[in-house]
Amino acid sequence: MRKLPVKLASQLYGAAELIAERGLDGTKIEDIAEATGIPKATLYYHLEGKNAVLEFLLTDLLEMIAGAVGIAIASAESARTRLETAVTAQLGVMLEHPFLCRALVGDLGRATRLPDLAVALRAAFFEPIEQLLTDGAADGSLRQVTDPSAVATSIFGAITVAGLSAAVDGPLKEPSSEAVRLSAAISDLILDGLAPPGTRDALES
Amino acid sequence: MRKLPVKLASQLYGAAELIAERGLDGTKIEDIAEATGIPKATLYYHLEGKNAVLEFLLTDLLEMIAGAVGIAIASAESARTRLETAVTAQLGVMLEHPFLCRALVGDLGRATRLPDLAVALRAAFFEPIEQLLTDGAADGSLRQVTDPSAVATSIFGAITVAGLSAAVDGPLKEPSSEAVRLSAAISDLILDGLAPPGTRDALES
DNA sequence: CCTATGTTGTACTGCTAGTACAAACTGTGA
DNA sequence: TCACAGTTTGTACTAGCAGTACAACATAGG
Repeated sequence: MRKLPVKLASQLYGAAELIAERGLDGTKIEDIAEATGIPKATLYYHLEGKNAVLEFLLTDLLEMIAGAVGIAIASAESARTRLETAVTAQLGVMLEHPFLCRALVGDLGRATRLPDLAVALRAAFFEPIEQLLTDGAADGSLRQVTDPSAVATSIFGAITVAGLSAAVDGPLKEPSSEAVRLSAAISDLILDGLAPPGTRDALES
Repeated sequence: MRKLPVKLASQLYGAAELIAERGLDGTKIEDIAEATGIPKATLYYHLEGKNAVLEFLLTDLLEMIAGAVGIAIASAESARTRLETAVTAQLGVMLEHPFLCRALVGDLGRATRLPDLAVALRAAFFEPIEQLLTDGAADGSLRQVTDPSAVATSIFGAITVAGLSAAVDGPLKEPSSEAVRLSAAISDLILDGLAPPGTRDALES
């Protein structure tokens, strides 16, 4: 199944919108064949089934995200700055590929049951954030938090849901500027919080 | 389909774990029949199919969450305090029902394609938060943000993903104390942010 | 021109959701 | 006790789709 010929791979993207719209179950293999122009027999020659189609598409998306985020966090800036850059990078890729995102949400359950994908998902989304949190505590550009893992999960959720929801609401005309707008809002939230200036406190009693 | 007899309704919960584990597609109606003790013919007498089983379970979960959150935000406290209470309430219900949560993630796509559920989902999760943001800006207990809708989506994402991820990681022995712990971490994040004290600034140039 | 590998149409199998229906059971009201 | 409505359940059936089998054909490298 690895080493899918490039031509087929690119045709396969034609199935993303279909899957995004109806879910994988609502999509017949025959529909995918028709939408991509790849005959059913050929699909089965290269792929192991419907799930493999989804897996191929999502692996790709996750690799794009992991790649973009990877570049963003590799700079020499402070962790705080890198966090902001990473947020923008992740949202950028997501908004650039709304159909893939919608397919991902729609079949999240299946995705998390595909072992390779679950790993890719963690690597693309969660781990970079966790790393930045650690770095930030070390270089002083981010506050030390009580429960870094819970906070990383929440940040991951904030970014991802915002991106997903933007993707679901409809493909944008200007994905990259929208990504900048959205990520500004998110960075604003996760860096400065919602408490009015001057009221900061330790929440624990 | 409305007015499912109470006895059947309670038996139906026996299917939640199954669906959480394998997804709705991986679960045969016969499996549900066996797990719940409700014969297939009876299931079809009351429900319109597999989707209706999921819809029933999730509607219930969403109503529980909407109810708990509704109570939390109805108090006379400041919006900020109510936000913290609401976070705890939502997480409390989610952690109390890990299988339902897992079923929800797993079949999120299907869920959002069930019109009633999509509405319930918004009402349970998103709208209360948006409301609190407005209230907080009015009563001065929360900062006015540039893009309230994006921020509400992000907060919703932060809470929900944290809860979902806790539910997926495994049922807890002590759901309610875990909910308190988690919601403290989230409130800490969304109220005070990650910037170290004294470095707050407007992010926009 | 021979062989590997890929491509595709066609026909088939097997599984499962959903349906049909008849027989039995339950409670209610007269 | 009976009649009736609603419910319960087993059994048998239909239909649709994923996945398989396979043969004919294409293509390219040596």
